[in-house]
Amino acid sequence: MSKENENNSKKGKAYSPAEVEDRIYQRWLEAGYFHADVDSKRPPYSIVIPPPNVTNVLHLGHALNNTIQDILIRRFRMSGHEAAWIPGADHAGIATQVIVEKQLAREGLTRREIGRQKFLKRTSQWAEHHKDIILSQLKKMGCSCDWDRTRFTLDVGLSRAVAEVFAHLYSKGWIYKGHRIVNWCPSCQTSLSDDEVEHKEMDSHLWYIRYKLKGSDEFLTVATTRPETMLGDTALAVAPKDSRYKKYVGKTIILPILEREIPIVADAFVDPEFGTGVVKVTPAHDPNDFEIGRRHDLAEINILNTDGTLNENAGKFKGLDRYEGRKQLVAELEKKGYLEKTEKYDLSAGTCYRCHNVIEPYVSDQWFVKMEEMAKPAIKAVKSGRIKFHPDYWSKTYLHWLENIRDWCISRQLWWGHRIPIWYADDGTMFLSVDRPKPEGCPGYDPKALVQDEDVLDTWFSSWLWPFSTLGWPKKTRELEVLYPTKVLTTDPGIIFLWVARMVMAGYEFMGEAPFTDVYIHGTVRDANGVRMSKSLGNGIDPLEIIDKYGADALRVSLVLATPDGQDPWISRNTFELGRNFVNKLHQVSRFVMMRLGDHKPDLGKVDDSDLVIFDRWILSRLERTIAAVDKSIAEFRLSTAAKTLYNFIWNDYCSWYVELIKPDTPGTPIREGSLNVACYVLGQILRLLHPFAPFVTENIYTELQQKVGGADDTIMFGPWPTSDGRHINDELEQSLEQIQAVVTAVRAVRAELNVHPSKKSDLYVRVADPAFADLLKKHIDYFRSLAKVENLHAAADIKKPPVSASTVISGAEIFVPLAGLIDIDVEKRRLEKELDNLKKLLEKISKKLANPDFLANAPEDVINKEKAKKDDFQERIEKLNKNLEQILDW
RNA sequence: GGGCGGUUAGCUCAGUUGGUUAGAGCACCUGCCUUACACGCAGGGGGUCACUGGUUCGAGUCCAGUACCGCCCA
Repeated sequence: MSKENENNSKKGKAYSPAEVEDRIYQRWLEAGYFHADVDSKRPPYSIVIPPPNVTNVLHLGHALNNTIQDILIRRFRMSGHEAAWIPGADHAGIATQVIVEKQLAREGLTRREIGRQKFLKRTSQWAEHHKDIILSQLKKMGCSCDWDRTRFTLDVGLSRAVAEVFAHLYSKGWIYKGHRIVNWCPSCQTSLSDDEVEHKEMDSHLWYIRYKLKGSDEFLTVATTRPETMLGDTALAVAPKDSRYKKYVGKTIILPILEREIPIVADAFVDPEFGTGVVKVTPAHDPNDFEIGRRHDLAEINILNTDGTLNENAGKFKGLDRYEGRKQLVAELEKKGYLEKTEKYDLSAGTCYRCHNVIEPYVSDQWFVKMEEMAKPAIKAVKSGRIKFHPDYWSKTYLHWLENIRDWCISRQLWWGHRIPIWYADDGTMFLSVDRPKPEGCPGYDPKALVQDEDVLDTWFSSWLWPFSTLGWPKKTRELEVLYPTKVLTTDPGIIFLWVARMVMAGYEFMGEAPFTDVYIHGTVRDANGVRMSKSLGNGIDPLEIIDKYGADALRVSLVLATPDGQDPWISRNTFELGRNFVNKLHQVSRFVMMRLGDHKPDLGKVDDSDLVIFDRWILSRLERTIAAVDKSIAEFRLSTAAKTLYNFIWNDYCSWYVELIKPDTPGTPIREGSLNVACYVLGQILRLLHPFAPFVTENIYTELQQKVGGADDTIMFGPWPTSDGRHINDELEQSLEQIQAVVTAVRAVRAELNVHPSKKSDLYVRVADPAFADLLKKHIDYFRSLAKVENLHAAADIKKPPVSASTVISGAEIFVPLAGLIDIDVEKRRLEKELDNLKKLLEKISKKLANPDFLANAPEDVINKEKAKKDDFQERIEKLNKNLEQILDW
């Protein structure tokens, strides 16, 4: 063990969160403090958690997201609100099913082999297990969720809500079944909505393929990014006004390789500027071609199986994967002389947001929701300010999406999810019913012969109902009555469309009211190089590892401090030292205050104003400013700013100045009682203000402090949240303190630069013109004696500089520290000259400004006066420094 | 192609209606285990505020344009 470590361990009294956090959380749970009473008289403050996906384990994004929610919930719980934070998870249809299917594959099974029933049972067990894991991780973080109200999107009640919503929209004609081109993920083997497709730039090629004109030796050349789709071509198209190709319209082309005869059509969609001006038309595999196909009555030839392999329409390429098929097809085209050339091309391709494979446009029968009408109130809500985004600029993203909304594809070719409540008869007639319809539900048909739609609904089709389905809808519950609408939805920008906008639409459509009043969009967690943390990149940091190492409070505080308001945080492992150090600092100062308390039992609820010295009144003034600033920041959803305000107040004002100022000069002497009362009172307020951010350490200290002072509270959780009436705010007092601090700092700087050992005391001579300043120093010397290592203080207007003393000049005062034998003339000279240089530059700048007649004519009077005073101050300091310099040269 | 955000110290960021010598944390340098805290204390060095132009007595802050980075949409 090194010397240093040995010393550390000897003194080692660092806070150890592991010993307290689990114990405290358990106590909170047992006391039922997180449970909201819907019959309470307190005003409600409710939040629904954006349901984490069951396939996830907690990552730093969740940690940030849930820390923010817990801060808000705890802060309002403390100010007398009935706080209800509804937790839960969503069933993540695609992701979960893919995981369980992979498990089956390892056992040599497929879901079709084991059947729907067994598959669902197995998936359900897996999901339950993982849901418990992720929710228990939230508990580790200290989240004060109302666990009695935990919900899951596949719960009976929430499933009922989904069915009810489907029925409602179906009856209104807003849900319909259509034969359309959709986004198809060949790997997940399901359709996706447009919002589940992520566009990625990738290096690709443009292949120029020659198509032979029937009965001629002429060729038309087509540029394509997906050559394999030519197997499904049913036409070529040109722009109607393109003079180059006009003569070919109506003629016939022989499709290379398959030798199919296809027409040449004219369609306004074709951009004559792109490629050669001739495009191939593949109605079954391209959304634009699909439209062209409809306009020209072209056949749709599907060349793909659902898994992305080529089907029987691909001729000899049947059975090949789409990319292998492409490769072989291009080789054959080349061999036969159909490939004119290949160019490099940057392609923007749609990929699946779950598996990141390239999606295929694919024709199939799917269910859609018409969104246009529902978008209207959602647009109005934000435009009118009924719902506010924080930061506000996200409202543009939200509005742009809603104003260009497209129909929502909600059917998924999966088993895990809410099954579509539609039943079919032999002749295709559809019946809507949650269960197999009774005979009266399908007159003229045999209910036993009806077959339910195989597909399930998009997971987001259940989570858009979350703000009210979790509260019991469609039942008319007390929860809905009291807790809806909720206050704020907290999430990442990636989810504005998938959740936020749809939740607002559902809120208006089904509840007649917005689901929340505020939307708090926080940044996305990035690593130290600014790269988004993700499982696939392996650059993530496990929050549980951080909790083990530094504690949940440190995790939370670090995340909030490191996340700039409205921006993406860049986080590395040592980011968390910031929070750990701060939590420890709080622990240490509390230990000190409680240690000095002895048998004294101050009132934590209020201060006795009758027994205060200047420093006490100063810290109370600073405290009240801090309370106001923190409250304002939280109200504006600027949590990082709120945390920084607290950090600075606690570390600088309270620990570095106030506690040091009230320490008696001699070790072991008791602290003045009035100051001890204030120290205790301020500590209590600090603990409350900080509790939402660092719940465990504050609870731990608070309960101990309560015992010490004989208080009745057994938890800090219910506040009261500190408020400020501004009674103690005092500008003059703060200025006086700043003067004292300036003197102390100046003396320390002089001593540090001369390398004076801390244990060496010295006298202090301060030459001050202002008698009030002199009085202030003389009156309070005992309080800052040890801070500045001062033995005797002399402060007056006519102080003579002691013979061998270091000097420094601050605003309004000259400071002399007699340090015979310790002063190096060169060092001292350099110090003074440097300061002199600095002041001369400032003086020059300000003199120029004041010499400018335009400035004097246009600037407000107070600004001019301030500048004049500054100039005088600079001048005065320069003169003094010059004199001191001259004297040094005499030594 | 359209929209949004960013560019301030080596790094991550503050800087709220234009007006004290542009700040903090980390990192760095010096000294110190001083009555809670070495996860600490004290002191110090470090910035042409991306670039160009404009408005103004005065611009990190407002306006226009440019460049680069990131995100979203097409």
